[in-house]
Amino acid sequence: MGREPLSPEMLGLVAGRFRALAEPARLQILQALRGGELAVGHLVEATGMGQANVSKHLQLLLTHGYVSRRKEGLFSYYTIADRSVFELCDIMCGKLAEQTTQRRRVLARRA
Amino acid sequence: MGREPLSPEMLGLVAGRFRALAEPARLQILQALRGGELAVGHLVEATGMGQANVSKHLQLLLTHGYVSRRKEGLFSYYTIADRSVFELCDIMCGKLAEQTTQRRRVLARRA
DNA sequence: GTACTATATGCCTATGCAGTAGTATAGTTC
DNA sequence: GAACTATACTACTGCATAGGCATATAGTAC
Repeated sequence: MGREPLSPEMLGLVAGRFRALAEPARLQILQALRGGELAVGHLVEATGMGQANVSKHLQLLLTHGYVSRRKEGLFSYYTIADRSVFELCDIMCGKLAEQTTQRRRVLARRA
Repeated sequence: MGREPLSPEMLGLVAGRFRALAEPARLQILQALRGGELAVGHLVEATGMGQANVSKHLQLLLTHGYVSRRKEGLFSYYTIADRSVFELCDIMCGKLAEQTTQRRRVLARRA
């Protein structure tokens, strides 16, 4: 969010990108792809989700540019196209850790 | 997202934090608060949303630790408690800008 | 006390979307 | 060609939640 206010249109786009990451299933897929490209079938195995479900999540991640697709014969191989997602997740995890320790401190104080 | 896979519980928490930012209305509120603390009434004015709606969004942002609240008499003043949201938004905006220029390039190539 | 104001909460409806099942498409093998 | 496989698409169900209205709560002024 830059210094000057974002246009309503821009706010919608940014919110949309956040929404794409607002699902454990999709984060799980991105995490699985961290090691390198995988076909849909591998992701189904890795996540334990249904094939249609995985395919839909991949479609969404694709349209938002988080992953890219390479078709080879019967298989579709997906790769992370935007490594900055990991940066985003790291920031989130950092804040979560902060909050957790803070809560512990509060609880400890009350005890 | 660290090197080692996150637990399912952690994925849920991270997703929850992303979800809190996955709404234009909430991004608008955060943007309005960028200049400093504001009472609910001011945010209602600034955003043009209903009071109840603003209040509910603030509640969510509060529970996720993005804002903090200071009560003074009849008023509740809200402030950004986690400046990293702006960092997150900047990353998003950067990627959006990248994608836009890429799309323009593709369109130009086709023309 | 009453009247008023600022914020929070509960109820409601509509919308969006995750997940599932079934089907369609496209490539491979024989 | 037929049979099979991997992926994508369609239709549906159920749940979460945004937004609006009305009301509750809490503080102020008189």
